Order: sequence, then C-alpha cells, then structure tokens
Amino acid sequence: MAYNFTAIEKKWQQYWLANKTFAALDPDKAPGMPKRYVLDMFPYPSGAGLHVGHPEGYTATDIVSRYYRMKGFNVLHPMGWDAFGLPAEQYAVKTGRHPRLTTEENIKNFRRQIQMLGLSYDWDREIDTTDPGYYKWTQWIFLQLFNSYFDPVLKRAMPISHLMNELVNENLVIAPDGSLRLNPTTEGLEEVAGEVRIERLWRELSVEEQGEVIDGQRLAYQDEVPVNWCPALGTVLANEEVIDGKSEVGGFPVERRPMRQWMLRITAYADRLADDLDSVDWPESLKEMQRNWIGKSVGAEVDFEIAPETSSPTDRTAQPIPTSAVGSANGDTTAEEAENVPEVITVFTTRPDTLCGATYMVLAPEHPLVETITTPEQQPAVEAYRAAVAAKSERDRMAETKEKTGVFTGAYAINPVNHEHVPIWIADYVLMGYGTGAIMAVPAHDERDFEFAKKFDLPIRQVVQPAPGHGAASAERSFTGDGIAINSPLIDGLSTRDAKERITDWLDNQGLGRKSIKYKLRDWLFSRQRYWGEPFPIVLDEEGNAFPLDINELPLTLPELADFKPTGTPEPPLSKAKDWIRYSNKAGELFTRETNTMPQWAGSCWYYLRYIDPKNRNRFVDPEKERYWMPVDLYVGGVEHAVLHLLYSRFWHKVLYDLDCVSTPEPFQRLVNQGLILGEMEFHFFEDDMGRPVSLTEVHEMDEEATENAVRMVASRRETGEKLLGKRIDELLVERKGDSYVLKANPAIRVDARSFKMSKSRGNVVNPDSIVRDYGADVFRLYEMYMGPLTDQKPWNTRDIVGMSRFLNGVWRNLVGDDEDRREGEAPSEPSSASRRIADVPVPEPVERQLHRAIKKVAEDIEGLRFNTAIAELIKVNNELTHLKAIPHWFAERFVLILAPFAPHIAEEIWQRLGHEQSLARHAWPAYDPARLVDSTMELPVQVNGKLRGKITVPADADEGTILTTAKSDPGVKTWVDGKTVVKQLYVPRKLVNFVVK
RNA sequence: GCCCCCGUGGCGGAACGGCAGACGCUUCGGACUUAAAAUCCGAUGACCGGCAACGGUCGUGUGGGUUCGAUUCCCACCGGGGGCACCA
Repeated sequence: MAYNFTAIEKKWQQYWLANKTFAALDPDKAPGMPKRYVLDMFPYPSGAGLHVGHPEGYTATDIVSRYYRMKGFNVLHPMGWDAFGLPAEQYAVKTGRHPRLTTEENIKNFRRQIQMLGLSYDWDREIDTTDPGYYKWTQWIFLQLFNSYFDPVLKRAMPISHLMNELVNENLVIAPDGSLRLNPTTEGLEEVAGEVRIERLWRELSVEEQGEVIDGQRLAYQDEVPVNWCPALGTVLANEEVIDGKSEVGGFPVERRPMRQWMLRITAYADRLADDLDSVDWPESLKEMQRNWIGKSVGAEVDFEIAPETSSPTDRTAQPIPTSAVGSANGDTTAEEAENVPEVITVFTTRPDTLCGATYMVLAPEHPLVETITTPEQQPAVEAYRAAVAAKSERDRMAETKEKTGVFTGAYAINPVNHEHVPIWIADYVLMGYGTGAIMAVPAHDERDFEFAKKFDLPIRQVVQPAPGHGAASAERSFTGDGIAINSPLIDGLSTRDAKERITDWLDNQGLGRKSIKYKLRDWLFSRQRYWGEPFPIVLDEEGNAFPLDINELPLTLPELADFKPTGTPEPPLSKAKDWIRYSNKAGELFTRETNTMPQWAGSCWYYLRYIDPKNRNRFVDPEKERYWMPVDLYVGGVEHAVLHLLYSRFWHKVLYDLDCVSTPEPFQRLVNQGLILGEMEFHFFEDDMGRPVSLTEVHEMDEEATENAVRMVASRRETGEKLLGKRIDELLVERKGDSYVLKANPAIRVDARSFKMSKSRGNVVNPDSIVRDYGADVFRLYEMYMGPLTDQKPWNTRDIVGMSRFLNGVWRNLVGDDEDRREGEAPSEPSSASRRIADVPVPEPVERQLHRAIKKVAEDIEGLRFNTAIAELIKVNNELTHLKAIPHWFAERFVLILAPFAPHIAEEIWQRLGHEQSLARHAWPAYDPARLVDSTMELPVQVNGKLRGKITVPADADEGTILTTAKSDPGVKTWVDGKTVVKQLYVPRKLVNFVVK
C-alpha cells in the first residue's frame, strides 16, 4: 500500500512557505557564512503551463541548493518570471484581453506548478520583469548604456562626461569616419592633400557636429540601419532571432529594410566577450558557439588603387606590369578622369601572405563604389545584376550558395605589391556587412574564389607551397592550409605565419595597409515595434535627437491601451497613445516619447542581480550585497540561449562592471545545460523492401495472440500515416537486428524505433500535473533525475516511473511501517511513531558500510551533478534495509538526511516521526567514517593472462606475498597456472591479481 | 563542407586503464489472494556442455594499435545527434 504522498507533500509545502525555510540571509545577517548562488533560467510563463523539461533543471538546482544548505552554506536560490514577450501580446491581440491579465494568470499557474514540486526557492525574492518596480531598473541600466561610451584607450566603458573631458582637453581627436583616436600630437593636425585634415579637434567642430560625435559614441545609440523586418510579427528582430531568413518565433519570412532603430554597441566588447570565456566554467561546446558567433578574424586591410584606364574584359586580363610601366599608365590619363575615379578600394583579408596570388577583386553588389567605377559598356550588366541580387530574399540567397554568380565592372585595381592590374568584379558571395565589403580574390588558396575563378575563367596563381604530403593547389582544388610563400618577391621562402607578419608590416610602412581585426558580431538591434515590452526612458526632439529621462521620472510605465494591435507598418503600437507620447521638460520645450519598446532579452539581461536585493527602491542592487553574492556559482538552463541571453547578459554585466556597478567581470561562473527530454519512444512499422509505412491500430495491452494479429494486419494492410504507440511492444514484438528492429513473428517487417521532441502537434507532451497527481512530487523528481545524466538528451518513459514509486514506498515501509495511511484522502495520522522496526540494535557490517559509502558518494555525486548514480546508491541502502529485522534510530536518521535533497517531502515527514521538531533543511549533512568504508576482509578477482579465473577472499591488511600465494592456490586459478611458467605476477592493491603465464 | 558531442543487454543507463552490464524498468518463476490488480521474494547479456551445484566460449558500432590487462587511451572507418555554414 502506498503512503499518502498527497497529504504529506501538501503539509510540508505549507510548512516551508509559512516558516520561510529557504530564505537566503543578507550578508550582514550571515557573518562568516560561505555563500552559494544557485540559479535557474527563469521561465517565460506561457499559457501552456509547465513542461516536463522545466522541472529537470529546477530539480537539479534544488538538490544542489538543499545539499549546500545542509553543508552550512548561505544559499541564494530564487525564481521569477520573464514575462514580457510576444506570445502574451499576440494572444491579447487575438482575444482582446490585456496582456497584463493573461500574464498574471499564467504566472499564477506557473507558481502553483513549481510550488507543487517542492522546490526550495526563496519566494520573498520572486521577481517579474513586467513589474514597474523591476523594469524601472531595466530602464535605468539602459540609461547607463546611453550615458556611456567605450573608451578606445582604456578599453572599457566610461561615462560620457569622461569623453567630453578627453575631447575638450584634446587627448582624443576625431577621425573622418567619426571614430576617436588618441591625439598623435601635431602629426594628426598636419594638412594633407590640400585642405583636408585627417583628424579634427573638438573645438573645431560646430555644436551640431559635437552632438553627432557624442551620440556616435554612446553604447546605446540610434541608427538608420538595414534591419530584419518581419511583417507578420509587425516588428524588427535581432540577427540572433532570425534563422534561415525566417523568424525564430513563428517561422515567418523576414525582409531587410532600412529603419531608424536603437542599437547597443556590443561590438565594442567583442574581444572581451571572447577572451573572458577562458575564465569561466562552461561547457566547451557552448563557449565555441559564442566564439563562432563573435567570429574574430585577425588579418589586414589592404588598399588597392583603382587603375585609371578603362577597358573591356576581353582584351585585358591580369598580367604583370613592370613597375616602370605604372608611371606611364598614370601619365596617359587625363586630369578629368582622375578626378572621377576614387583613389582606393580597401579589402580585408586573413591571408595577406597571398597578396601576390590575387588575380581579381570582388566587391559586394551593394558596395557604394560600384557606381563610380563601373565602365559605361559594363553599366547595363552591372545594373541588372545588382537589381537581381536586391530582389532576392535572404532565403533565396542562402539556397543558391553552391553556384557562384557575378559580373565584371570593367574597372581594374592595382595590386600594391606587384602593381599588377586585376579586374574588379561584383558578386553576391561577398557581403557588404562583413569586413570592408570588398575582397582580393586568391583562387589558388580560397575555395570560394577558386569556384568563382573556374566559372568565369579567371587566372589562378599559386603563391603558397604546402609542406610535402599536404596536397597543393591544382586545377581541381585550392589549397587553403599553411605552407611556404612562393612567387611573392617580398616574402618568398617564409612560412605562412612569418609571411603574414612581414607583408603586413611592409604594407603598414608603405601606408598601403594595416593590421586589422574583424568580427562577425554585429551591434545589437535593441528596439521592437511592440506593446508588451519596456518603454525606452527617452524623449525625442523634432530632429529625432534623443534625450534621456531623469532617474526621478522612472519607471516610465506602459500607457493603458485598448488597442495594442500592430499597426501593420513600422510605426509601433505605442504611437496610438496620443497623450502619453507628449512630453515637455521643465523649460516647457516639447518632445515626443520614444514609442519603440525593448526586446524580451532586456529583462533577462540582469535579473540575476535583482534577486540579490529585489525590494531595493533606491538602487538596482545594493553594492555590499552584490559583492557578497556574485558571481552566480551554478547556472542551469537549456542550450537554446547559447548566443542570445547568455551573450547579451554577459555584455550588460561587463558594462555595469566597467561603470563600477558590479564587482565581477563575468556573471555566471559555472554553467550547465540540461539535456532535452524527448517524447516517449514511438514505433513505426515498415515493409522491408518497399520502405513503405504500414499501419496498425492502437495497441496498448498486447498479448501474444494480439501480436500475431497485428503482424497479420501489418502484412495485409498498407495504409500510411498511423503509428503504433505500444506499451509493451518493444519486448513482445521486436528484436534488434543491427540498427533497426524486426518483428519476431515476421522478420520481413522492419520497425523504426525513435523518440521525438515533445510537441503539441505530435501529441506526445507529458504534463507534470498528472504525474504529480498519480505518483507525487518526490517520485516525479526522482524519476527525472534518475533518467540519465543531466546534460544528456533522453526519452521520457512513463513505464519507468513505477521504479521510483516502489523505492519511496519501500523507504516508508522500512522506516515508518505499512500499517498507517491506508485510507485514501485522509491526512496522515498523528505524526507519531516511526516504525516498530526502529530499535536499538546493531547493524550487520555490510549494511553499515553501504550507508557510509552512500553518505560519501551521494555528496560527491551531487557536487558533480551526477544525480542518477546518487539515487542508485540510495536505492542500494534501502534494499539493504529491507532485509533487516530492525533498524537503529541513528541509521534511519542518516539515511533520511541524505535522501532529503532528492525527495524532501517524505524525508521531512519521516524526520519528524523520528522525533525531530525542526525541519531537516538546515540540519548538518551527516559525516561518514572512512574506516567503515572498507570491510575487514576483501574479495580480489584473480586473472590469468588478463582473463578472470577465480576470486579470493583475504584480510584487508594482507601483504602482497600472502595474497599472491593465496591467489595461486585458488582452485580456479590453479588449473590455468599449473604446468606453465609464470612470467610475471601483478598485484594492484585492493583491485586485482594478474598472472602472466606461458 | 567545417566544428563539437555520442555509439554498452529487450529498454534507460553504470563502470571511464583493473571482476563489463551497478541501479531502475521489462520479462519469467514463486508467495499472498476465491480471483485479478497492487505488493513482496527469486532469476533475467548471448551461446555451448551438465540431472545438478557448476564449467566453458563469445561479448561495449567496425577494423587496427599501445598495454600484463582496453568499454575506457591512440589511429582509421561506419552510424546517430547538435552547432555553424559564401564571415574573405
């Protein structure tokens, strides 16, 4: 008979809440206490409720938290709601109900479900990103970004006021592209090319220009940029939210169009975001994903002069031109032509050592210089190509990656090293968004250039000689590896590494190029055209210049709107709040409010900091508390946030760190991704030769006879579509044959057994509510942790749950007895006695040893997040208890304590019945006695030539000689050793004996 | 194509240089029951020999290597999963 888990679990959940059992102590109340900050990725409270994937990570962190509390740590283990977001808004648009209402309901449901699992959160620290008391500080952090810049010298964020000082004091000067440089003293002020100065000083700028310079440096800035506009969602999306040209949410098509948007200068942190990954304990695969996303490439920029002559593609191909000839070529051109032709095209390359192998050049079709360099005769072809590329969607461009296309512009560029004239093409395999939007093409040593050269019959020249045996550039393939430079006068004979360095230095000295580092990472598009998000604490003047609100004006709350539908245009829904938009400052000047809202990531970028001090009205977090709790010691969540949330929050954290708002450079010290829980295994039947799916009607409780029928059905019917979800199908019907399965009764029929991601459409979603109802939270927790390693992907299997149910029933029977709680629905009787079997009796040595081993192993396994093996160890202890007539009180207590992190409700109940008034939540973790881990005798396996031939039992302290003698005389071993020569005898202490014989 | 991870009984998995298959499920046998369910006890990698206790052979995707000894380490291949994908 099962114990009454329903009543017990309710009782203890109420007890924990009422007693605030899991409250984390503020640092001043916990002097000298070591801390642990154990964090879950907080959920988006969707209408669908909790999924079985959520409790997997939550239970893992709960076990860790409960364990560290018992180990005497001050544990911060909070939960909250990432509640802004698109689904609530879309639901609101559909039903007309305000997103706040549905969000509140969803949060309530999530909280109920999470509390029913007995998770040890400190509920006084619960946060909700849509609460104005919370998003006030999201807005405040945005203002920190707005009021800061990335100092190129200090390589860190600094307040804008510092920038002003640097500019006014002329420590920094402004380059023509608006970027800042260290003042190179007088050199930077030299006049070059007549009237044009390279760099300018602050005082030389007009007030308007000064404003532009400042705004151009802010970490949060406005820009007119080509964005990912999704008409179906009525909003723009971040690059990270677009997958294969479709929106990550909903899979709607996304188009590029230029719009005024808020951007965050995450690119300024590219280096630190990449480098600091080394300091953090994260899965290597995830670090790699972030590094790939940041995409750092070290190389050089090289300036190619445009050849002044025009030419048709047929009569000129790349040919070496003697240096002496260049001068005369220049002389041929008229002054007029020279004025129209831009001087240089700058390319970026990671292989400057292959510069001499550049036989043509490619610009992105969108490159601004295309218009000016194209010759009249090539004009129509170029125009047509540019139009065709512009019409292509991202998706089309993606689909055509194999076949290279492009058009010759008619213009030539001059290779700065050998003064060769090379044709300039445009092609869509060069992207405007990366590097300089232009490349030098080295077909011999770049696959894409090679394909292009092959297709358009452009010359291929080898300039890198691979080490012998490493392949080489040929007519069939390019060679992209390292080797020795050849056909390159300046660097011949140098290794690729040295050649890169030598040529880059040379280019730099000649003023023809420079070392350069490029990133794939783009600045973060931070505004959305939505209602249900944080409003920007920004007002705009008539020209669209942005001004920050004062901190006293925060939070800027969302206006009440009856109609929050997308406008169907890029105009955000907040533009409908006519009164709200109007703003006048103290001087009476009129402004309009920014009507974009922040993306969902904003709230989750810093929530881990607010948990530390959730009620603080004066600061986003108290500095002293922050220093105590940060960094997060363990962060558990799904891998889907690898480049979104986890990159964004690291970025924000680093900005806050630079501004002395937080004390650590990284927020999350140790990060673990829990594996996906897949749906229950599905069996699909196919006919072997045809591979055609055949149907079976639903069969759940099949016996042998039904199996025969099923097989006959399979053989006779060939309908498609149906699948067989069988409970005992695998054992009854199926036998493994290689990689597939075969029906026992008819081996001609192949069976495909697979599990899929849980999804509504597949109908394989498991609802935690029903599992908890049928088996209880403790069993549910144990089952999820016992399925396999936390980080592995694993299929759900309802059938296996009963094992955990039996385990806990067994524990109850062993320690409490099976006379109680037989009647359903009744509260447990007086929490009186534990079992009659609890008695002051000695325990057999093997049983005690198992307890000590379990105390040790469970602790180690929890610290290593190996919950499945920890539970196996607990089961072993319980199995030992089952055979005992009586169990001593001390034994029962220790066992209950190490069970508690996994199955806290039943543990608390038994603990109370063992005579304790206090919760065990902060009772000390039991100690084990190392001396009791080993038996007084030990059993040793004995091998002969590596094969097991016998076992001997010897005293634990036996010496090697005795052991070897005993081993040799073992009858099983004797038969294999007698009459042969023992060449070698090995004794691995406490492990085994091995004789090598001939 | 490139990068990362993973292949162990009927199933989930354990061991990660030292007794392969801990622990759970399943199945089979037994106990209890008028009966069934639940529960409890025992067996359960495959093959061969034996009435039996027991003994032997094979076995961790495939092929090779290192080692007294390899599921574990190294090389190649096959299969599965995930990430990136014209990033110069």
